[in-house]
Amino acid sequence: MKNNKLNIFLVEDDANLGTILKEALEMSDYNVSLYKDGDEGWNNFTKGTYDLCLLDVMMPKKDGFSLAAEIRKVDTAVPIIFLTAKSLKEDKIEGFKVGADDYITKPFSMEELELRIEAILRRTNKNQSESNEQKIFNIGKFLFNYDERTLIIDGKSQNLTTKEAALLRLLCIYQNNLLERDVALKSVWHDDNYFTGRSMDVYITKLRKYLKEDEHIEIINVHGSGFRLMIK
Amino acid sequence: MKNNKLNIFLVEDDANLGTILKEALEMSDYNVSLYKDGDEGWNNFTKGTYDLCLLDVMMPKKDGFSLAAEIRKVDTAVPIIFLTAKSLKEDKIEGFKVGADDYITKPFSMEELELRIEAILRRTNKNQSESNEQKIFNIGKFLFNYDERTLIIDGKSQNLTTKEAALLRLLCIYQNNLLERDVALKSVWHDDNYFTGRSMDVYITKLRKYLKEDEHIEIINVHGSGFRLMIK
DNA sequence: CTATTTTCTTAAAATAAGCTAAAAATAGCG
DNA sequence: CGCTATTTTTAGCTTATTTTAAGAAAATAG
Repeated sequence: MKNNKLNIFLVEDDANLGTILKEALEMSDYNVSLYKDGDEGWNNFTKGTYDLCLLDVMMPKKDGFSLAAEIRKVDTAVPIIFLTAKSLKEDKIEGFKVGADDYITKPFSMEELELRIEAILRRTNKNQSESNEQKIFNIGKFLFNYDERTLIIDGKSQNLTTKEAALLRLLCIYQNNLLERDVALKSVWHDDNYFTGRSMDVYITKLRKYLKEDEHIEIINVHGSGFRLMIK
Repeated sequence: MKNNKLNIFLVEDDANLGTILKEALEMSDYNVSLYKDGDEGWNNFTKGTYDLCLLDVMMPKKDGFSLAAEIRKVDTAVPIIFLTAKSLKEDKIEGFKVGADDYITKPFSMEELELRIEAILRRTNKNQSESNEQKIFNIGKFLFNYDERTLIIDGKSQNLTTKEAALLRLLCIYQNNLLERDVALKSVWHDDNYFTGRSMDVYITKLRKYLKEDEHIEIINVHGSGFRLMIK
């Protein structure tokens, strides 16, 4: 769970299928946590953080729809794909109503499943690899140019240092969303220990000082997790 | 194209199916631009801005895959769904490779198509109407802004901490209904044990203190089950 | 009615973050 | 090289947030 692979939450009661899916997805460089029924799944869901859920519909103890409903109560965002033997219209509709992102009918090819997974992850920004090359950001009244390390407001230009710019760029990419401490530390400082953490706090203070010229912008701390650049 | 409806780019060579789809989607409050083949579609794509593409695969002049490839050259982001008569594995794979978001095989039910469209648009933040992602709540005399973590009454603004805001948001979503202890614990604390339970009790006390400025609001305990935010 | 469990409240402890200033490291230049 | 200006890190003190503890009150089961 510690590397930068994406985490898949898989719940499948057929042990054979479950194992094969897990192995195949791991071959494709995902982390997979496999649980054997809805109850076991629900008891473990919140213990980790997942980028995508793959739920069998027909399961003992708690079926896939009920499990999805429970998951949606505590996480409205995580993508959910249902696996099912039936291709009944009513079933599919039930699945989407409960907040599914996709629905795949057995038998399916592994390739199709992986393509559907990719198609969804492509949309959820989890796929950091692409699109993160933005150089110029509009933040409220500011214009921030990462390459030139300038922060311009009302014609006044403020030069930023390397670290200030790198941190601000990250905050911009995660705009209105949580930028986790360890993500920022690893990205900007390539290290994550107590002292680099304190150093980052100092930089947050500096950025706040620059940004307070626009009262609609705020760097909010999420205790124990990280920071959010809020643009109201 | 003038209102705030979402725009769908539909290319379908079967005139009957095309018209029915267009009408059905318009009934569901989408704007639909229908073109009868790949060439006509491609000539018109850049003339408008679309929130989603619905492309038939088998078409004269220019098939759906080629059209999608052309579209992807100028717009890497717009969601694409393919419509096809075949359910061949190779076809599906080709579709996803070319950057599809989904793939639906004829015959399909209109309901399923619309659900798949919604599932994709839900991810692209195009549709605002998601009750579970509500950010601003009216609680009696209070205005609670979850994003800004403020609770405002009579012009007085009280800042909330991350956990206070997260718990209050949940109570608001379940307003007048039971918010179960384990749901709250898993959602806010991502864990459910004796101590996080005690911690939540402390937060309930804090929220009660804030909310008592309006005597019509009350957080009621349901012994052994959870809490209810009552608005009289 | 009594024993047990659950909840409420306050206070203390622990951890995390904010801010400022000074020290240390680094880069640029004569 | 050695000096200076800039950037980054470290240190120390303050404040904020969250968790733990502990005793009293309320609810429930038997």
